[in-house]
This record gives sequence, C-alpha cells and structure tokens, in this order.
Amino acid sequence: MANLKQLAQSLGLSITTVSRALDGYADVSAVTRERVREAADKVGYRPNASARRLRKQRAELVAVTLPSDPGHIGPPHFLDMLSGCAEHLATAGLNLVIAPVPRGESELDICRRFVDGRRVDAMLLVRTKRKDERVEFLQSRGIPFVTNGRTESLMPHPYIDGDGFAGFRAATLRFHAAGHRRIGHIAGPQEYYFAHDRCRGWRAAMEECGLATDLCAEGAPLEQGGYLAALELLRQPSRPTALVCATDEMAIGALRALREVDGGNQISIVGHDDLPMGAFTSPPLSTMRMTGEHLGASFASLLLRAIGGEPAEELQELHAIEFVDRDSHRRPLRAA
Amino acid sequence: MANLKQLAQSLGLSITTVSRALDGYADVSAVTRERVREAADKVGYRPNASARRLRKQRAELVAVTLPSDPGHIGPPHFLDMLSGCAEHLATAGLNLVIAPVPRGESELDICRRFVDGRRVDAMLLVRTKRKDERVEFLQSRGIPFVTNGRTESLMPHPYIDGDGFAGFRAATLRFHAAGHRRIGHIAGPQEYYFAHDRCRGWRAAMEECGLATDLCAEGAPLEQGGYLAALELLRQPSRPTALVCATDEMAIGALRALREVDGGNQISIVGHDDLPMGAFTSPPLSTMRMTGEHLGASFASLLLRAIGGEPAEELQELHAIEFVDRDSHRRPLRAA
DNA sequence: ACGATTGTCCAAAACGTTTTGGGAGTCAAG
DNA sequence: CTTGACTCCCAAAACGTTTTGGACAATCGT
Repeated sequence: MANLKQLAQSLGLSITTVSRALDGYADVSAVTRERVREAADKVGYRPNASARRLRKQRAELVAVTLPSDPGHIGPPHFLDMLSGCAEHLATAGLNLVIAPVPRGESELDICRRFVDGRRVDAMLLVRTKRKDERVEFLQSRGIPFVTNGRTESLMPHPYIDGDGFAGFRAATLRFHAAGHRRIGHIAGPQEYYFAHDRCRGWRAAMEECGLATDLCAEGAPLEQGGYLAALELLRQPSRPTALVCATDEMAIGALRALREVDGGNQISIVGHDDLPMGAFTSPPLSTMRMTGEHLGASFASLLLRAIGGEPAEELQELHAIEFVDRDSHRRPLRAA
Repeated sequence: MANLKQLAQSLGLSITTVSRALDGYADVSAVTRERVREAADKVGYRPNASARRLRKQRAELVAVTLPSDPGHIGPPHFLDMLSGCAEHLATAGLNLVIAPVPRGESELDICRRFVDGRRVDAMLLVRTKRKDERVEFLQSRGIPFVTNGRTESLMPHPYIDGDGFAGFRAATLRFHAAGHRRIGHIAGPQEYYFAHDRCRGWRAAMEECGLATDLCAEGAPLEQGGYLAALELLRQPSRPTALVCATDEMAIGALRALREVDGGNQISIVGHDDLPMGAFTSPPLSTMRMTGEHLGASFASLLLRAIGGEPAEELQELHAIEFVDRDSHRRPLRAA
C-alpha cells in the first residue's frame, strides 16, 4: 500500500535514509534505524519487487522447464523436489516459476524467452538429452543453470544425476549371479542421457559376463512403450528370463505384456524410479532409485552457487543408485 | 543484450517510436514499423521484463501456494494441472510461480509476502479450509484469486470444485441399493471444505435411507490416517459392510486394515481422487473423480477473468463427480 | 488562402527502488 | 583557527520500459 516516498515523507526523512535504514546500513544512526523499522512494520511496508528488480538488474526468479512430451513429467516425487527447491530458493529471495512447453514451441524457445527477456537469473533443466540444445544455448548466453541429468556437452556444466550406468550394471550382474543368462533390457529413447546411460550399464554387465547383448528393445518411456518393447523381446526365439527396464513406467507396461504370454509370470523384472504404484503391482515391482535426501534443496543450492559464480566443475553431483527390493526381480528361474 | 535505447539509436529513431512500433500502434507508419521490427528481430531484442513490470504496474506473475502439511500435495495429476494452468497463463504473458510453505511460516505469511510486495497479479489457492484465512486476507486486499475448493466465506469468490456432497451421497446410495445397511465413512479432517462436504454427502444419504450415522471415523488424509480410521470402525460391535472413504490414499490405508482383520476382504470400499495407484491395489480400488478436462486451463481462464475484473459470482465452477468402477466396491455382501 | 484534420514522430515524465557521491555538523588533534 | 576524521543524512542519477501530451508537416475542406 505504501511506497518508500510516502514512508519517508511521514517520517520526515529522505527516501535514501529510509531505504538504507531498512537495509541495515551502518550509515544511519541506530535510533533512526529503529524508528524507521517500526514505522515500516506498522504500515506493513514491503519494497516493490519490480522496482527493486529493475534497479538491481536481477529478476529474482529461476525458471524450470516442464517437458510436455512424452510421458508426463518425471516421477511423482518431481513435484516434491520442485517444492523443496523453491522453498530453499525462497530463503535467498528467489522464486521458482514453472515453464511448461506449449505444443508448437520447443524447450529452446522457452529458454530464449526467459533468458533474453531477462526474466530469470538462472534456469533448471530436466530430462537432458545427450546432445542438448538448451544446454548449448544457456552456455552461449552465460546464464547460470543446473540440469537434472548429465549431457555429452564438451563444456562442463552443473548437474545432479544418478549413476545409471553403475546402477544398471549392478542390477544386471545381480541377475547374472542369480543364475540368469538371458537378461533383456527395455530401453528408453537413446537420445536421452539417462536412457543411454542405463542401457550402457546393462550392456557393460552383459559383456563382462560374456553374454550376447541382442536382447534389447527400445520404446517410449511410458507404460505403452514398455509393453510393446516387452512383447518384442518375448517374440524372440530365445526368450529372456529377466528384464531390466529403464523406468518403472516401462516396467509396469512390461508386466502387462508378461501377463499376456504364458509363462510370463516366471520372468524376473526390475525398473527404476521407485514409483509409489510399484508397491501395488503384482508382483510388487522391484526397482531402483537415486540416493540422496532433499534433492530439491541440493538443486537450489547448486543454482545459488552457480549464480554466485562458482565454476561448473565444482557443481556436479553424481548420486549412487540403490536397489529397492520388492518381489518382481526374483521369480523362480526355470531350468533352461 | 540490446535495450530500447540502443535499438533506437541504431535506427536513428526515438525510443518512443521504437517502443510503439514494436507494440503495433497505428501511430507509426507501416514502413517504419516494419523497419523497426526487422532490426529488433535481427538483434533479438526482447523488452526487459522488470522494466515493463515496473512501468505497467503489473507483476506478470501468478503464485500458487503449495501446502506442505499433511499428505504431500493433492492428487498426482496436480502437477499436470499446474502445468496446464501455467501454459494457458503464458499465452496471456503471465508466469506461474510455485510458493511452497516453509515450516514455521503459515500460508497466510506467504500470501502476505507475495501480495504486499506486489510480486503477483493474482493467486491460486489449493486445499481450502471451510474458514480460510488466506481467502479472507486476499479479499480484504482486493487481489484477484481463484481457489481449488470452496469455502464457507460469506463473500463469494472464484473457485473450481467438485461436488463432493452429490458424489458421496450417490456413492452411498449405490451401496444402499446393493443391499448394504451398515455403510461407514472414513472422513478427512473436517476443517477442510472437501472433507466436510464429502462427509455431509454420506450423512445425507444415510439419513435419507433411515440409517444411523455413527459409523464415521476421522483421520489425517493419508494412508496411515485411513488405516487407523478403518481399524476404529472395524472395532465397532456392528461392523460396516461397506466403506466410503474421503480420499484414495485413505482408502488404500483402509484396504491395509481390512487385510489385517479376518473377513475384511468381504468389505466393499470406494475412494476418491482416482490415483493411478488405485488401479494396482488388490482388489483394484473403485474411486471417484471430478469430471472436466483441462482443469489447468480452466483455472487459468478463471484467473485471467478475475484479473480482468469479472465479478466472483460468474467465476465459480462446480463439477460433477463421476464414479470409477473398478472392483473394490462390490465385494460379495454376506448375509447379515 | 486559411483553419482543421491527419499522419508521423518525439521529449519528458513516470513507475519505485538502490546506489553514488557528496554535504552539513561535530569533535579532536595539530 | 585550521584540518581531518567521523557521523548522519540527502539530492540526484540510474535501471529500461510505457505513456502522455504535444510538435511539425502535409493534406483536406471550404
């Protein structure tokens, strides 16, 4: 309701002094400072955000782009993560705006709009591709950003990611140790880093074990994609006895496929993401998930440090992946 | 990179003319307009958002508060809804910021910060209480807002809500028609409008059928709350044969309780929200959900119209609730 | 030929802050 | 009495737009 001018007038002080008093400068006497603060409290003065932003040349905003294509938006903890991130950012005076990508526009367009319009101080990118044009753009503009997921960019950039390679390698080796020899992989679109990373992990384990790597089918990272990919693998002359799936959603699709072929309930399966749904499928879906608590806060912290100018190399977090032991990964292994 | 001044200078025009040319005023000749537009395109000029906001006295932002307490954040479609809302708002030049409530602060504090700091043009409120201090505050400030859920506020305000009363009444009558006589209700915290509304629906149906309304237990709107409430009802001397639950999450908790008492699998149950999880429980959870597509767009539209000054009475949407017929609501009815 | 109208353009003000670069006044030291 | 340091305060500039209220020619109606 009140602006600085009115507040200053009512106090018989200059705008400058009031402003500095509120900011706690030593420049203004303690008694004046207190007087100003009380008056400000009384009228409920809050600086006009737009004015401050203009003057300080900071938008006080961070944007996160929400991919619309394919498969909704990440796991359901995603909103919790965003919420945690926003909460942490708020303590530094930054707000988080969500920027969904309308159809007909690319994520790059969104970045351009936000960056060139000086609407944000930094950006949060999710669902990185191996070669990600958003990353290249932001790097060329010199805007701080953090990605959820790595890229193959030559220039390093801040990220938080799960070690999909190690996780999927370990899961595959676990199947091998349990006696499986025909271990299939249901892969996500390989242009996404996470999908490629996880596929590489499976492949590496297979090669280490001296097994063929032809039991691999790719699909959209959705229930339907997993379903179709699973059917494809089940048509092979030599069926897999275990399936390592790039995502839980795909794994759930695969479970549906398994139910439709006979003997399918004999096939072990594991997914990744730890969807709450997985606890209720039959059999309950074993899965994997990135370790680490308060991921949202981590993202926020990296963003703030990136804005603060810390070099990208120091702003990279690779988290281990842990196995969530339910039931679907240990179907009895039929004699070959 | 470029601001209006530089662009004007390079064109040999005044700032005024360039600004108006870009805004398409008839004030500037077609040829000049084109010349300006081309130059702007070439250097990738975008008006500085903070400057425009200050000058136009509009924040170009809408905030949505994300409740942290209890039970995460609404149904999982919630993020989809936000995404749709943000997308629609973006076409009007507004961005959506998410404002989680840090512990130690109330949602009212958040509203205050956003409103008094002129950070937003409007607000989106979710999880309304029957007597909601946020609503009262925003009304007193005259800030446009839309709620997800009604309140008992005397002054009307824009909202979108599902008709929980009708939905729960209908569900209860459905059980009655199927022969049930001891129909219990697992209620959410009654200070929330939705919980109270649904409870009233159940109660109304029971009274219409001439049945006692004592089979009602309240709990937190979480799995655990539903579990405990269900146990409470199962301890009654005369057990319910059917349960109408305020939310799916509570219903899933109730299912767990039913599994733990013998004969529990004979009890019919229905929830509300249509959680994806519900499709995988055993038995698959029958549920209810608000009808209507593109809810996010509806919210955005109401917000824009509220900002435009339309009276609240014309900005209220009450959606019917539809029954989602899975399996859990028709357990065989034992002879009484 | 004259005022009125129209078509282009612009200088300056305004939005509400933060920050720069001092200006008084006081006090102590020289 | 001057000088410098220190304390407390302030006027004015700056941030980059949009908008107000014309200015100046050219065209039109009579």
